[in-house]
Amino acid sequence: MSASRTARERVRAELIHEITETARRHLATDGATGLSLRAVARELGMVSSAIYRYFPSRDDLLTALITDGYNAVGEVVERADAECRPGDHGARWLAVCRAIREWAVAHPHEYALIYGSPVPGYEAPQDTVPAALRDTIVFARIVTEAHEAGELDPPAGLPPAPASIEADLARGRAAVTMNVPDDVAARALMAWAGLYGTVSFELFGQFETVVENRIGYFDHTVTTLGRLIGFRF
Amino acid sequence: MSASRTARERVRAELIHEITETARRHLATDGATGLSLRAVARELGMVSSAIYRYFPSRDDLLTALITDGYNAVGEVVERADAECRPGDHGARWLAVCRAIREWAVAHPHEYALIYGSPVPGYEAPQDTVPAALRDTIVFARIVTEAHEAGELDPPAGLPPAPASIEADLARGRAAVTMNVPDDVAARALMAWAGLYGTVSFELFGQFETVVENRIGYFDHTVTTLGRLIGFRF
DNA sequence: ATTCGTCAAGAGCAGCGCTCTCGAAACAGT
DNA sequence: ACTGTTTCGAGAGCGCTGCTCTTGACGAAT
Repeated sequence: MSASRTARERVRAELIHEITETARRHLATDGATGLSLRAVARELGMVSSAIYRYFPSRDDLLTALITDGYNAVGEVVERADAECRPGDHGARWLAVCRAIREWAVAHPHEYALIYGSPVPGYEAPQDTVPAALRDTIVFARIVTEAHEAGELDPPAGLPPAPASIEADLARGRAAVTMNVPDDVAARALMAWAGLYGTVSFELFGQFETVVENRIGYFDHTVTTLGRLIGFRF
Repeated sequence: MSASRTARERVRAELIHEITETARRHLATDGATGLSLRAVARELGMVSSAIYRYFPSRDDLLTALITDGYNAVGEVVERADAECRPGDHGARWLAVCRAIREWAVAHPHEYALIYGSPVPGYEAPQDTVPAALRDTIVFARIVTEAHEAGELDPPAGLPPAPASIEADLARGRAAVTMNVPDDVAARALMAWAGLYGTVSFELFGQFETVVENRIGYFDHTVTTLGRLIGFRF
């Protein structure tokens, strides 16, 4: 615990940071499949085997990038929410949705890495979970606060949440501390999946040659999804 | 154009079929990134360079698998729709949604290949488009017929489609021959994205440790999305 | 019977992830 | 200040990948 020991650990931390930073740049240009340990090492002026002192495998490097990606979108979402008037829940929902889409459009390969198809043998390490929940927690807070303020006013005629998914909804609410009735929680979960489904469709080319006014269509979609939850606009 | 020439062409077509078939099996077990030309060749008892007589590159093989995947889900959807009573549009929507999910769960890697993040330098070849539209056309037909039968009864209080996306909706309707008003088309497009967003969330692990009753949650979701379009259940 | 197109095979290139060994440097304890 | 230990980068090397090029054999058409 002496100063000298922390000196070595500090240069180690710095090198880890440099590696992930370089890897993230490569990821942004070449995508996850094109990320090469050797190329990263080459750019850093070291030999490929040296990387293994810091990341035991290529997948571990990818895991680090995944965690960073979740944190990046989480931070963007948190800031977008913070910039809104707390009482205007509809505006907060809209701001959060737009922030996610804008980050995804700006970082398509990172988005694909965390919300696309799992890359290798797809065993998501458990330590990515907290970072993965950051955006969801913001979202849950908006819904909870809107509900507690009595501002949620969903359209009539939608089916109620069936009893068979009560346990799931309870588990989901507990994970993100969302204190709302089952019906609200179910619709919130749906809107959440719909939001990411829309972003993924746009980024992964499913809207190609169809939707051109991406922002206009996206805004209309998330407004409708927001109405589904019960936000007023 | 003699018989002998077609004989040669026939063995060629058979070999192409064998290659794609073997490749699909490898894809199903190892995923797209694990698909190796050399492994396919090895299993077929030929040398790797021989494959290049039939597929000019690995990406071309993947493209063939993508087209096959689109056709597979298209066929499943068409059959699911055909087995319903034509007048029961809500049941048809539900059947189509369930068919898509079941196919995706049964063929996760193929689903990831066509609806997940684009694999390489992601330039979707234009000749996959017709196959990609097969399921969408079925879906559009259900919506159109329900609308023409006056059976669509969407919840009140949802925002109307803004004028800014009129052109996009017109283009989308033309692509799949869906003759309905803008509001209906917009909501149908949203439900469509929401459906695939839900399936992707389940397959790509976003529901991990949260939703366990996958079928129950999925049914509730697509029922709600169906209500959004205006189907009655 | 000869010509010509098609094909499988083999060698080979550059790149990849990953492992192992080795010598140098930085650390810790005396 | 001198040990012994740990940490680290470099290098060689293994087996794999996609892909190219050349060679020789076979079959169909002239």
